[in-house]
Amino acid sequence: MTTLFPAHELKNICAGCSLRELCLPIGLEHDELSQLDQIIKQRIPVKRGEALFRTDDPFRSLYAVRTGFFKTVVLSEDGREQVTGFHMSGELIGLDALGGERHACTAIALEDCEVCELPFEQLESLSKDIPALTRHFYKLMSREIVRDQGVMLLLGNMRAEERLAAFLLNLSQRLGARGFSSSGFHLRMTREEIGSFLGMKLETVSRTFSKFQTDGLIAVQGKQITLRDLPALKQLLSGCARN
Amino acid sequence: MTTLFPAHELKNICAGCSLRELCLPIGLEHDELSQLDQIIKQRIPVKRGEALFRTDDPFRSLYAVRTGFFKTVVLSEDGREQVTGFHMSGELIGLDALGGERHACTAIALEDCEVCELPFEQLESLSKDIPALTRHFYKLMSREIVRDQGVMLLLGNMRAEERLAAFLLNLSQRLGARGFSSSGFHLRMTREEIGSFLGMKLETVSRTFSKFQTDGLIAVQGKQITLRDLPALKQLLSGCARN
DNA sequence: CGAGGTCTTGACCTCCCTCAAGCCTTGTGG
DNA sequence: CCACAAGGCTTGAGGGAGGTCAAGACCTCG
Repeated sequence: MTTLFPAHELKNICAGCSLRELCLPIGLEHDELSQLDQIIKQRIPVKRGEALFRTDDPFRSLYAVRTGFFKTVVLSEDGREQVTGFHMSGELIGLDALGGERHACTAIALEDCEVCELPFEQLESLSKDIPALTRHFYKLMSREIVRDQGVMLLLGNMRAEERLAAFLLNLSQRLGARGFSSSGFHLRMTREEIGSFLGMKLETVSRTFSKFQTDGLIAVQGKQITLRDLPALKQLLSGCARN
Repeated sequence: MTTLFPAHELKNICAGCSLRELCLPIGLEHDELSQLDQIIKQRIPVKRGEALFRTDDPFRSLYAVRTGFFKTVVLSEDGREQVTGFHMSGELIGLDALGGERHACTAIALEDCEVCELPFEQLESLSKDIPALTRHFYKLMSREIVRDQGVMLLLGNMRAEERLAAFLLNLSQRLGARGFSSSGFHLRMTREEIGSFLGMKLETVSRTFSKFQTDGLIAVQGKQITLRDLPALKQLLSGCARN
């Protein structure tokens, strides 16, 4: 098997990565990017069902999803799990442990994935040369906090149909931003995982999908979803408080 | 009116502040602390009902609660509010905007308060001299993310009694850590605000308080709460999944 | 091709929301 | 300092959204 590219080309990952705009949306000079390249371990494969890390694992690295789809879950004391998020290409996983000693959630691959590993210690020392990096991580973390607050609003105030509509629209928007179709997509997670994330039972998820289909809002074929009436879905959200 | 202390004494706030262990639990040298003192505006009063900042206000500073009690809220599109947290002395508010341009929530004083203001730009430049500061903010933010994930678990998995028990135990623990009584305290927030935070209606909050009282778990007199049976309250949480 | 996981649908039930009425607390102005 | 208003709290009755249990269909992957 011959190598098509010389090693130094293969090594230059961030500069050539189409996801750079998502991972590192900061104006880095070319030599700064290659500094980053030096410390990032690229394209680590993670098989479907495998954990990227688990709760209480020592925190060493952040991970950028390159291809594939992850869920993060936290476990309650009695062992039940709450899905806290779904993560697709260009998104960083592990921010909940940044600066701490141990991971606070478990990240599981929902399909065969590739990730880039960003070792935190090296990132931290690189931050001395590239101040924008620190600012960038502040921004990523605050965005994560805001996202979580949005989920709290969803869980605290919305009814089942509104939750599922919000979920579908969010997926659609994120897929669209990555150049995929925003109106038709394949769900990587089960009804149970959707339900766990949205605070409802899998039967309710299934029923609500069916109702949306009956109402002509979407088409459902197992995990294949087609959004048929975006305005109506968005409409569902405008009155998103329970009272 | 005479000044009891010379100005340079008054200025030395962090070093003499009893909350330092909570705000800045990092081993800072004395001269580092006085560098911090230079940039921190101390003891800003905020009257009950007033906003420390509002959603979309430009982000300039973090705030450390010195005395008093705050709530943070986010507003849904149609104007209903979700309480995302309650904040007491020694806790930092504004992390959801750190690194960003604008605040993502509104912080309201639930009683007359005093806060210390930490201007972000000056904090950032100070971080070049004190590397531990950056690490500290990473830690604070990741802790906030973990806290939010805990709330997601609560909202997604728990029933009314479990939510309220979790809420009371959390308050108790935080008050205890500050040297206040952990078994008897005065609620600063209304039933409606508790309900908003916990994803239930104020009537359900009230009913659940009454039930806890009937069961001998707590004593309720308006906003005055006494925890009477801590083990039983904790017991409620051990089976904290709905299924 | 068969087994196990996943999904759908139905029937029933429960928890919590809704609406309503009245009481209590707090703050303000006379 | 008292009276009253307005907000906050409690409690009851009734109903509905979604949970629970169950049965069967449908994938999908070894």
